Amino acid sequence: MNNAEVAQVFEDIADLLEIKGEKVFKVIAYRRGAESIRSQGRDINAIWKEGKLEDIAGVGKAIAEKTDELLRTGKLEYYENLKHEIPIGLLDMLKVGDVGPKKAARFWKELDITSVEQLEAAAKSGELQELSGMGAKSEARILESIEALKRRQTGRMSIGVALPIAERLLGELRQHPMVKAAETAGSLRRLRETVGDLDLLVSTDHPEEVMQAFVELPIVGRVRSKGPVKTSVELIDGVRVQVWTHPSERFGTALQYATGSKDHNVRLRELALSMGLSLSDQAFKLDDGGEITVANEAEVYEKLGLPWIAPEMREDRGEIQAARNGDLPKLIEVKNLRGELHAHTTWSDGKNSIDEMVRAAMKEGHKYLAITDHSQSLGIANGLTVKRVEQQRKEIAKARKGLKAKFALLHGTEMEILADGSLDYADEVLARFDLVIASLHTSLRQPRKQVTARMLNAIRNPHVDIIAHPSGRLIGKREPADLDMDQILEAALEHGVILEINSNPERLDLNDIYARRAAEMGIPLAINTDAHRPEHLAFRSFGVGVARRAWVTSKQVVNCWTAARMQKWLKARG
DNA sequence: GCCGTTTTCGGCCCGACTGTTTTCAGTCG
Repeated sequence: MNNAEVAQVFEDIADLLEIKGEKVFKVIAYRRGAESIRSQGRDINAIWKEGKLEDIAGVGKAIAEKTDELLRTGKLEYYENLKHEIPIGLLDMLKVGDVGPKKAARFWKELDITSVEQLEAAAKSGELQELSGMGAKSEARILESIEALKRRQTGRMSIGVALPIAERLLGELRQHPMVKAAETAGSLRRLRETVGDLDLLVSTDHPEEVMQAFVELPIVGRVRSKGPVKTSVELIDGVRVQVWTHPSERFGTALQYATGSKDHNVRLRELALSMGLSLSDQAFKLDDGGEITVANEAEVYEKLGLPWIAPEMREDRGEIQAARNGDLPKLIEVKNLRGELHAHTTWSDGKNSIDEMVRAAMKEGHKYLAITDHSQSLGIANGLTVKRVEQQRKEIAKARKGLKAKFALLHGTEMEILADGSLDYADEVLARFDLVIASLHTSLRQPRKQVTARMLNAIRNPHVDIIAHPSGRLIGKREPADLDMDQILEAALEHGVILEINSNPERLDLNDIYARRAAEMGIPLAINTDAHRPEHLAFRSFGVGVARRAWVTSKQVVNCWTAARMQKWLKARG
């Protein structure tokens, strides 16, 4: 079992215990343990073999023992017993809005409902409102929520989809005369790879008017709840949006609160309490009943004796401790990037010519660009035969002549790692490229040993400079290859191979967890867009988001090097 | 169930909105 699978078991246990009515802190402990296991940059199996399970934050004796049983036998008796006791279909019911553990338990015990389908039927027949405490409105809300759940399908959307929608809504809000400021919050502001709902925060002294104007926007489909402080809607395409209002003098605590993550906020409040302060979205409350309002988010941290912590780091992954110790890294920024090392043209499956991509890269502010079209085996993408590589080399040489001295154009390739582990070009062909990227596009579902061996073979080839989108995942569409990442990272470090953070919001690969581990190990990283057209070059902000979530500084990213340093490094590698 | 710059026991973050139960529980974030 991998980290995600183990984490899922503990998340299910948390849900089941909650339905059972178990103490809430026990439930929270399982959730925290699950999240912690999920966000380890290392294979849980490796940690287990070293006997270091209890070193994981949030994993104590009980969860360690259960993890041990899971990894040893593939099963967990405690979990099986729970599932025997409580129908597993109730977990799906928790995904329905307005249905939590208490209601799910009652529907099951009092009406024998154990699935979303049965819940829908009961709501339609008016059965639900016969329960005490349930009325016609509650029943109608549940029906609406089931409909919404069907529309939503996957539940979370890519940050690449979410951010443009949020920007559009912010634009609308900022046009309102009574709005002083409007910002993103929640996982959107933390630049998580996927976003469940959009959290927006508005500074205003006229909350009722602003909320009214917001729910009247044509893009809003359904109002889930509406108050002056908090309003929750669903857009016509099913995207859920939550808007909070606060007066400007409380905007600092409000923005901090709404940005989360929940776990980060819990830690921060614990720290506040230890200093005799109670922190909420409203203010710091003092023991004597007084309060301190904060307009600026940085001041919230300042009051707690901390430097401001970038939103991307607020995941309770050690950032508060680092802040206390003065060890926060100076995170990379988009403006630190000097070049793009992964781009396609019409020579393979790109949509634009070499010249057009060069102009686009210059416009983006880059000082260098590597053209890295696909290799011969990727027929579907019009991969280049050795003969066409030579033709392309001539065109690139020609393009260089038209360039100002300040811009470097590199001739690279994105070479296939074939299903049998061999590489798509012979070494003497690879030697003539300025830059060689190797990547997996096919046979991603091979067993762990096989697919890992393919990748290791590529890393060990002296001509390979970068491994692109290592896992091959497409968020929400295709699972990552079952790579032994511990081995991959070790090999990359040993052979000085760069690992890519692919900035395409569908990929974001390496993800934040492995990027952090790679950076900690000292493996050089590249932030590339894999652009197939000029507009894609702007994806780099998403890649930088992943890097920032991974605590990465500009020193650890090769795209921050000057063109001269990059060329020197590549030449030295051969 | 986890954890320790108050603690190895006794805590564990805080508030808005909704529906319905005349005083609050449930859900959500």
